[in-house]
Amino acid sequence: MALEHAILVSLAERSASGYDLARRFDASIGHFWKASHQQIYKVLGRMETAGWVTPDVVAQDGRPDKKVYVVTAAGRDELAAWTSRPSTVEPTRSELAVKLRALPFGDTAAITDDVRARRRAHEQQLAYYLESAARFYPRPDDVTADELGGWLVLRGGILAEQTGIAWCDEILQRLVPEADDADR
Amino acid sequence: MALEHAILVSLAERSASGYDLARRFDASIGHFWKASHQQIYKVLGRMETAGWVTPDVVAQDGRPDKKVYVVTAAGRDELAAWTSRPSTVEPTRSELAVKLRALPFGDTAAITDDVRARRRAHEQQLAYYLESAARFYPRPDDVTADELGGWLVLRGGILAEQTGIAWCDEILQRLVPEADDADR
DNA sequence: CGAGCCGCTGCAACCGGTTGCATATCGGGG
DNA sequence: CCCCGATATGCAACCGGTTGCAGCGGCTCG
Repeated sequence: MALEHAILVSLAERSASGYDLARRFDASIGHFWKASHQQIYKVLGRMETAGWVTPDVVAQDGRPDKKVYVVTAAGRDELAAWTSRPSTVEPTRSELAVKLRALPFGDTAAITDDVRARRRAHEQQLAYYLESAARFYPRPDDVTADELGGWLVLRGGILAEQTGIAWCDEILQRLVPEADDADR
Repeated sequence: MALEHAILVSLAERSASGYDLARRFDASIGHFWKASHQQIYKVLGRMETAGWVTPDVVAQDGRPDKKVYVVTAAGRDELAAWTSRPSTVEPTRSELAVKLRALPFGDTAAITDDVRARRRAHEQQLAYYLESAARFYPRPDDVTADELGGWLVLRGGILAEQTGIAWCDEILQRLVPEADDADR
């Protein structure tokens, strides 16, 4: 129920085509709300019908035409109204948690490898976030009102990845107690 | 693709009816993998067809009959095989993150209230987890092999809730800088 | 005595999202 | 020369999950 609003936010920041949005979702907002390009096109269609956005067909030479979507007044109203509605806490879904409960019935070595892989993934993501933070918000205390949201979202990502790593470390300490940190 | 395995784990720990499973999901595993009773019944049907579980109809007096599902050998094989397959990292979905990006287009006061509500929810969940930890794992260093998974999952929950609270606090510090902690 | 909840199972409709495929043009590399 | 990748949009089938509803016996509370 919220992809509409994620797209609305993204378009409110800057008008874009479905293709642009898909790439933007790959790069920034998408870290906190994934969407495939098919889904984006589908939702854009619905949003156009609802009158939240209007397409602006732009001809390009050497490239296919594109439909640049612009947020309408009704779209901005909806966006503001949405921010005023309380959000529902999204249910956590951790396949790793289920796997941990499956320890007595499965392959401990394989699960350990899985935890290591997850730890690496968390570390990569954390590195990416930290780099983004350094690049876009070099002085966090001085962020403008417009930047504040992006900064806070990034902080959330950083905290979450750090926690993910910490959890993996706790798990690995129990599953391979003899290993030192370098081994993990 | 993993509710099957969550149910398999739960049934491997102890055979149960669909109704029992639904309540169990409300209480423990469900904190990390939600499922409604309708979904559970549907999946149990599929699992029975696949031969992973077999129903054992138990007549009860004063209550409707119940179908107690028991994991078959094939079910245990599948469970073990699943633990050996690498897990896919579930995409994060944070409506709050989207809302933070919507700050320039929305109602800051309403968003602030939302963050406060989330903080309370995280605190409640944390309190619940801490209580569970104290009750079921009073001596974490002495957990048995069978208990280890449950303990580690609980640790993950505790870490996640603490992080959620920390994030909310960072956000509130920026949104209501003049407020002290008691006010939040 | 009736209302309403608890235990217990299930169907049907819908809906958001994924997977796979189609199409068209342009430029670059094997 | 042909294939591939980038740009750009979109349909169709499927699938997991939610919402809403239904049935039925027994218990308790007013």
